[in-house]
Amino acid sequence: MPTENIPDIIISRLPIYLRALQRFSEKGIQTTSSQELGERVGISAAQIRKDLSQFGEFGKQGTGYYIPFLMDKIRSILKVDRIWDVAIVGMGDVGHAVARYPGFSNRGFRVVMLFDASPEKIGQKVGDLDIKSIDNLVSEIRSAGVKIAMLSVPAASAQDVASKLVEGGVKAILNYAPISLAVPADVKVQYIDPSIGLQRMTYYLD
Amino acid sequence: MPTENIPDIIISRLPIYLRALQRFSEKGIQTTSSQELGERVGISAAQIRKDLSQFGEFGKQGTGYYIPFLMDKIRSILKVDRIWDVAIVGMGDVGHAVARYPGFSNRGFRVVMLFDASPEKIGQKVGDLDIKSIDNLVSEIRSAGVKIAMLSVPAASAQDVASKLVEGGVKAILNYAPISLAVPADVKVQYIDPSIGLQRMTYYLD
DNA sequence: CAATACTTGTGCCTGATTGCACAAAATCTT
DNA sequence: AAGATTTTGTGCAATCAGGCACAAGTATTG
Repeated sequence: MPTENIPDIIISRLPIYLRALQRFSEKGIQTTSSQELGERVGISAAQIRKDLSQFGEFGKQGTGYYIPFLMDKIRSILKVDRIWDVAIVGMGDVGHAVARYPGFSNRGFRVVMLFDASPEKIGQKVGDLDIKSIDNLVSEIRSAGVKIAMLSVPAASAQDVASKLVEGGVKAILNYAPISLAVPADVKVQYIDPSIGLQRMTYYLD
Repeated sequence: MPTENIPDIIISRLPIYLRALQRFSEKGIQTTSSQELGERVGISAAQIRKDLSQFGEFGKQGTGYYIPFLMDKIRSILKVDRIWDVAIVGMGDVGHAVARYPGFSNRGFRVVMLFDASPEKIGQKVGDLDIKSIDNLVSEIRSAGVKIAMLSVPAASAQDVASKLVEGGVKAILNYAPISLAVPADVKVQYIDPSIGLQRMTYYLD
C-alpha cells in the first residue's frame, strides 16, 4: 500500500464503507458511485472520494466503483483480507451475546477463546467453546498468538484484565466495560458503551 | 444553559467525562483537576478545560473542579438529570443482554418496553417486562411518549423498524444492527457495531 | 505573611479536516 | 459520431479543532 500516515478519522470511516458495500453486494449490485454510497451511509460524496484516493485510484470516471474490486481493496487496507482470532474475557450476559453473535465471521474475525473468573462458569460450553479460567489468561493467549480481545467484565476489574491482556501480547481491545482503559501506546482500544451512546443523543432532545 | 451552537464533538466527550467523574465519586474522591481527569480518560487537560468552558465556569483556580458540582452541571447539559424511558426492539441475544444490562439506571435511562416480531416470543417475560408484538410498535411507543429506542433486530429489517420508530415519535435510536439508517434530520442515531470497532483497529496491527 | 505551587479559562496560533469546483475520462443518447 | 451526461481525483479555500502558554486567582508552605 502507498500509505504514509493516514489520519485515524479516515481509517475509522473505511469499515462503514465496507459494510455498505457488502450490503450492496448481497443485493447483487455490482457498481456504485461516491454519490450513491454517500447517500447510503450519510457521508458526502467528496469525502468518500477523498478518503479512498488516499490509498489509490479505485474508481473509473463515468462509471464509479466496481464493488467487488473496491471491497477487496478496503479489506486489504484494513487487513481484514484474513481471519483474526479473537478472545472474549468475561462471560456474563454481554459476553454470551457477543460470543454467539453471528456477524463476525464474514467480517474478518473468529472467536477462539472464552475466559471468565467465576469457578462455576469454567468448563461450561458456549457454542462449541469451553469457558477457560482467567487465571491462565496470559499464557493461553500468548501461546495461541491472539492479538485481539473483547473485554466484557465488570468495570471494577476491567483495568486489571486489560493489563493482563497486554501482558499476553494483545494489541487491540474492544472494551464493553464502562470505563476508560490505560494501555501502552501501541495497543488500540475501541469502546462500546450503550449509555455513552444514549447520552450523546439526549443533549439534542427537548 | 448559555449554549449557542456547541460542536457535536464536544458533546460526544461529555459522557466520557461524566463516566470518569462517576467513578471518582464512587471512590469517595471529591475534587479533581483537568490534568488528573485528562490522564484518566486519555484526553489533554487543555481540551477538557476548553470543552467545559463552553458551558460556564465550573472550576476554581488552584483547586480544580468539585466533582459533585461538575457532575450536576454535565448531567444538566446532557439532560440526563432526569430519567428517560427507552424501548428495545428485537429480543434476540443482543436485545436480551441489553434489556438486562444494569448500567442504564444510574446514567439516566430506564427500559420500559420490549418488542419482537416472532409470535413465540411475544408475551414472554424478560426481567419484569413482557415482550410485546412489533405490530403495535407505533401506537404503543407513541402513547407511552417514548423518545428513545434501542434497535437490535436483524440488519434486513432494521430500516423498516427504524422508520416505524420515527413514525411513533422516537427521536433517538441506538442502533445495534450492522447497517446505516436513513432517518429525518431531527432524529439522532448512534451506532454500536462490534465488527466496525474491530476493523478500526486491525489497520494498525502487523 | 511572603513566597511558592497549583490550576483555571482563554487568546492565539498551527495543523487537520471538510467542502467546492473543475478538468479529464468514461459512458450514454440520439 | 457528436453532443450530453456521469463521475472520478484533486487543487484550493474555508472552516474546524487542538495545543501552547500565560495572566489571574486560589491554596499551601515555611
